[in-house]
Amino acid sequence: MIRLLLIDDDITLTALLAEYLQKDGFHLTVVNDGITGLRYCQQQQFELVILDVMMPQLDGISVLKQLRHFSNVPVIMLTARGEDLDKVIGLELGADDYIAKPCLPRELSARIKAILRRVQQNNNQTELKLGALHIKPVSRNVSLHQHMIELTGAEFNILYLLAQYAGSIVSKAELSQQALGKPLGSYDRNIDVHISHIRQKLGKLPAGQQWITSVRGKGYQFTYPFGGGE
Amino acid sequence: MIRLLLIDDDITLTALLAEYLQKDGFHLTVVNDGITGLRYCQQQQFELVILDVMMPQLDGISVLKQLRHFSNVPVIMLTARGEDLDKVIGLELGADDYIAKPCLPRELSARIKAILRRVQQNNNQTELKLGALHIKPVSRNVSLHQHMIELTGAEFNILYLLAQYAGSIVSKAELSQQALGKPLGSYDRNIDVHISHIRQKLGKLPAGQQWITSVRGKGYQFTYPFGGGE
DNA sequence: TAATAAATTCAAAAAACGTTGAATAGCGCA
DNA sequence: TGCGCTATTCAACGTTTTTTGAATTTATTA
Repeated sequence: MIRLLLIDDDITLTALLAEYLQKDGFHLTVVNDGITGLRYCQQQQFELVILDVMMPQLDGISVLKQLRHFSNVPVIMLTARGEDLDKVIGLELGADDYIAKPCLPRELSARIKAILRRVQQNNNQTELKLGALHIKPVSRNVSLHQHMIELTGAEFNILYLLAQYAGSIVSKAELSQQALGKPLGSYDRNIDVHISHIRQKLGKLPAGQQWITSVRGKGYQFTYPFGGGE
Repeated sequence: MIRLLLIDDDITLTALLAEYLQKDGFHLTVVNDGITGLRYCQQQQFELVILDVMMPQLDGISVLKQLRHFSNVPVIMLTARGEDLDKVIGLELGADDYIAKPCLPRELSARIKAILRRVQQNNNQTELKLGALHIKPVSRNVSLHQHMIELTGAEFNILYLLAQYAGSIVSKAELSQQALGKPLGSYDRNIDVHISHIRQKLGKLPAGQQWITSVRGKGYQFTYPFGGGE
């Protein structure tokens, strides 16, 4: 079941879209303001978020900005016709698509499917092989040079998330949200502790570096492809 | 420079789009039929392809199918309004987006940027080789004549940014913003201090000059190509 | 050449990260 | 339900990195 979150204050429109999208096989959750929407995203996993730009209190662009602190979930923006597109999809906000209102449910549905298709290419449950390190999400086990590494649940989640984005930085906020299922608190050292444990279990790379590099103030990064041997 | 390929038989439209997109900073190549388009894709690299669905001889969908045999380049489809959207997006063709014709150049440009942004998130990690200096962003390490140089995070960010723009001046404001993630303050000596550290770790060029030249009042510049030896 | 502005360097303070061990929470099982 | 086990979280302290402030050097201009 594919779970979508629709964040829009327009009751009439949400009702219409909800009906169509549910008929189309999506599981839709509707909230009517940005604050609630953000809270929902922290509490549960959605495959995709549909976000209205024009909302009272907290507008869609601000919501997206905050959302991006802890999640890479695909987002479709709903905009009034004539709004500044560059602002909506351009400015490093990371929206994946936008649709002008009033929109055809049909078109929305088609775009949702297109984006999910693209995302799921990367995001499936396939086994990751990074050098001698094999990660199997289905059985949740990890091996290094054919030797099983015993990781706890949280450790596995963190390693898998980092490995999925191998070579690029993942923020602590996102790691906490996605791997531990809760937002990062202030003075929250949890991720650091888990990373420390993972490093101890994984040891060092042949070249002597860490598997996981820390990027001060930004997050952690899985080292890949490897520099020296391997 | 970002190179786009536009494949469309409608001369009027291509002229219009070409003008706008070039003004927007893209380098645009236009061809008027699918066969030629495919040939171009085989011969040179494009960052993104814009492909009309309705074309004589070889229609856009067939072009896309063949293109996918040898390339994963992002593709935006241009469709006539009213065509069956699901056919276009749904058929697992691997198009990244579609736009209904007649389209606003503005909208096309925004969508191009959105897609490139997403693609470059993964692909913006090219290894740089400048003489004996190798910089690997995926493992965040730097080596000089095969010897590892231990740089801290901020030092790495600054060096990588300068090396990306090797030969041209990068302002302190930009260095601070991009590498340290915060705007340059007044009386801010941060960048200078980091540059000083980087220089100490890198030593001098064979010819005796600095790897990084300071340009008084303007910023810093990675010395390249090198004057003397190297 | 003197005055001024910018850049370099050093040293110390502040912030972020690494690690450890103890406290707490969650789970299976009798 | 209560016990025992393990995983997770919390708190503390040491280390490293970044930032800040000040002294010194270098470049520019009058």
